[in-house]
Amino acid sequence: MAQNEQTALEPRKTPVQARAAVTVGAISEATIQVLLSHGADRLTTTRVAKRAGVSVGTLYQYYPNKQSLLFALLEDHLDKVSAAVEAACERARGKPMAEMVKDVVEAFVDAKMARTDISTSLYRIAGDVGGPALVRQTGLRSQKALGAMLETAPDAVLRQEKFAIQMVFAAMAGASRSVLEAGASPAMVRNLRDHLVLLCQSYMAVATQPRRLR
Amino acid sequence: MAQNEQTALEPRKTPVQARAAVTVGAISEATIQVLLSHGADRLTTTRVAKRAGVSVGTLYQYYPNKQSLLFALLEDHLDKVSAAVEAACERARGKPMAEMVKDVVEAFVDAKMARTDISTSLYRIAGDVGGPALVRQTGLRSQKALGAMLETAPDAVLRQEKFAIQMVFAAMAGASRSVLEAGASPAMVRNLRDHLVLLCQSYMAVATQPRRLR
Amino acid sequence: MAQNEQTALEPRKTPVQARAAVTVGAISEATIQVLLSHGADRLTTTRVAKRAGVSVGTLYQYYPNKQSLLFALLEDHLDKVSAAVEAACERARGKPMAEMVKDVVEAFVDAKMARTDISTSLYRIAGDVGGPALVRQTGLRSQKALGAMLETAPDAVLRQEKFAIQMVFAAMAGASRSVLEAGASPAMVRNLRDHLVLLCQSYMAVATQPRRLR
Amino acid sequence: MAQNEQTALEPRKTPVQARAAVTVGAISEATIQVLLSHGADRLTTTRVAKRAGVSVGTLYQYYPNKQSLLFALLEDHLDKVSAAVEAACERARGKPMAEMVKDVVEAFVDAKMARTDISTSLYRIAGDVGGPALVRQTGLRSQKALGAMLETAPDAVLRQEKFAIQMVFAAMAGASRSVLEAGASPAMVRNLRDHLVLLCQSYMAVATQPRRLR
DNA sequence: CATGAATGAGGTTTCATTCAT
DNA sequence: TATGAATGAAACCTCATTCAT
Repeated sequence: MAQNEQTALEPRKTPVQARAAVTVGAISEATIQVLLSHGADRLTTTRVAKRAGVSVGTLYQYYPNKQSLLFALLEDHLDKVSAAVEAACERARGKPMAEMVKDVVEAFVDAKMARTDISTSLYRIAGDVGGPALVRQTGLRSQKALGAMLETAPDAVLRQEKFAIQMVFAAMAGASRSVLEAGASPAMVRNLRDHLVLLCQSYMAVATQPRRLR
Repeated sequence: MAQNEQTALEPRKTPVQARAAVTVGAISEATIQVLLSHGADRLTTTRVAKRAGVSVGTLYQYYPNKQSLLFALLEDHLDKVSAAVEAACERARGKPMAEMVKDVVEAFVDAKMARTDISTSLYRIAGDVGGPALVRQTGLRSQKALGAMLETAPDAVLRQEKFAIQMVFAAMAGASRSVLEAGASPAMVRNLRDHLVLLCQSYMAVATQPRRLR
Repeated sequence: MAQNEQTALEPRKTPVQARAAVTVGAISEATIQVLLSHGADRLTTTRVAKRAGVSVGTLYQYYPNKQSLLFALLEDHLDKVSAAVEAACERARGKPMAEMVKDVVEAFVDAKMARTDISTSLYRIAGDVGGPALVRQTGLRSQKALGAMLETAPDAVLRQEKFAIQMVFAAMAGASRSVLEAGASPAMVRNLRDHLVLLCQSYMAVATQPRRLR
Repeated sequence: MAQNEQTALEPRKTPVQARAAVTVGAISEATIQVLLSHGADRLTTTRVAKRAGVSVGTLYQYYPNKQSLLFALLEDHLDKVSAAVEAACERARGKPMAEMVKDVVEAFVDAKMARTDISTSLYRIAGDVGGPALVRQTGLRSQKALGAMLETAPDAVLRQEKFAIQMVFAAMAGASRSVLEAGASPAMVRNLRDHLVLLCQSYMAVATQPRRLR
């Protein structure tokens, strides 16, 4: 059952032909636009298909059902953000704590704000069944990477590691959401980037203790 | 138009007879339960009515439509939290910055976590039309109170006040949400309370400068 | 069954007390207003009651159901018009044909236009089940009176009497309706009165033959 | 606003495939049958769909709402009658007044009585919102054609032209309605045809004056 | 008698999904 | 493969009517 549900949310086929890739892209893009212009509960498969310039039938060639369409969108976005965080963590290994934090926070904000329309529209559906679970799961991926990176900090060690990391991550996500839902003008985004670095750095500073030399 | 929309979300009548007050309470409670057990998109007015032990017709005596039912719930919750924050701000006037922050953060967490079931269920609907707007609007109410309180801090003054406050508030909201969606065990809630105080205090410390004596 | 239906459309009680008469009057008046302002299918018993300043329960004290309320209104109006026609017929007995027609047509128009709001609003419900039947039935009453009067005309005798009378009556009704639905300004009503006399007189002239003296 | 209302009553899509055209026809026919057998207020979209042998969903593919379904029927019928009158007016140009009137009246009656079931059933809905307006508007179209034709009469000229024409048209409509609601047997229809000609001719005779030669 | 809260059958409409063309 | 007409379950909401207070 759980297996079935999972399978039911996977895209039906991988687009091998060029035309198919274009179609899938158009459908994704159309979904976002409909989400933004009509809202989650007035998003219909027919409307998405029309916006994408294809027929409903075609949409169902690529997605087994409506849920999977939305799910794919959410998953794709979360994946991108998570990947950006992981990459930043990889690159920052061994740096001093403050720098680590700066790099990761900036990577997060940049990834999240790359397409504010997508980020904003996805909040409309993230409350659905399966949404929170996926968000949490992908969040854990990032938090794991954060943890691994922080282990390599030469100057400090985290107390209550797991929870502190959850706090940092939640603060980043919460602040970004707040800015996005307030309109996310470029100026606000710049401000967010800077203040979030400050916020995380200062919290990290009080949540760590100096690493004792061996 | 905006006026109409607003009106359409207002409760339809205020219960005058004792019987009616009981009914309204039962409907609210049933809504939360259905939200938790079935999710937002499987919440139907019929199901809510049945759970509340009344007929659909009765539900529609008090709420002009489904939206207004959910809206009322959200509004009530946000109001309570906002009121708690405002009260804390009032009480903390004139205290040192760190104490202020502690009081307010704890008031926020306590109000938000008073009924974790309600808080959690409301995330399911906050993405709907009107939801984000209400959340933002009520958030601004709290932020205003925060600002007024911080003006009275004897030891420090905030730089970039508006934005810093928005950050603090967003961090509180984001962290609480994260904990709620992860299950919100009593232990986690305690942790959240403590760490959120730390996080906000440390951020405030770097976002302020000493108040210059006259 | 037919008996039951009939009974079900009769007002429930005759108002003997003064207060009751006032209430019934208010309900009737409210019905007309709601009919005019909201249309037939948005006329609800609750709305009528509210407009009348009483509760639904009270409305149901005087009318067993919604149909009977509308029916009573229609019946009352048709009765008045019919009575006016009958009275005119009575008074015109023995007059020359042209005068007869003039008197009756004017009586009809005056009765029909006494309250244009009522007349207009009733077209909204006359299409309902039972409506056409009542209209036809009351029409026949008038036509009977017309026939009896015309028998006494000293100067002419009608050929194909029944049908000719039906034609005259239908023309009166049709023309009045047309004017009412076009707004029924006082000027139009005056015009209607005059032209309808002409129309009926001229038709009567060609539909009759001189009465042969014995 | 008026534009919106108008649009809301327009059919939703034009059938392109052959199958679709059949479907639309079946729905129209079913509507008439339900109107006749159940009456206007027991006409439900489900019932119509079932009678037409399609699903409700299909009905809503072609009509955006119930009103538009009824409206389309009414419009179609009125259009046909109006077109018949206009054509007759065109053909009768230049003929003597009495012949003109005869031709037009007969054209009107023939068109109106071509399908007595449709004509009768439509009285059930003509009282609805939009109905009277459409009736009046289409009536004006016919009256315009009548006016243009009468200008070409070689033997007579109309006094108070506009109103006289309205009277004639209202008489035709009223008499036809009367006959239809009384059952409209073929014999009655024949009688109506003849008497309506007489009635209109005689009225025209008194409402005109001889055309003065130049 | 009056009130108005409660009822619930039933109507309208939507929309995810299928399948013949 | 693409299309879009057809489906019908299921949601929302109304409103005539009843009955305890």
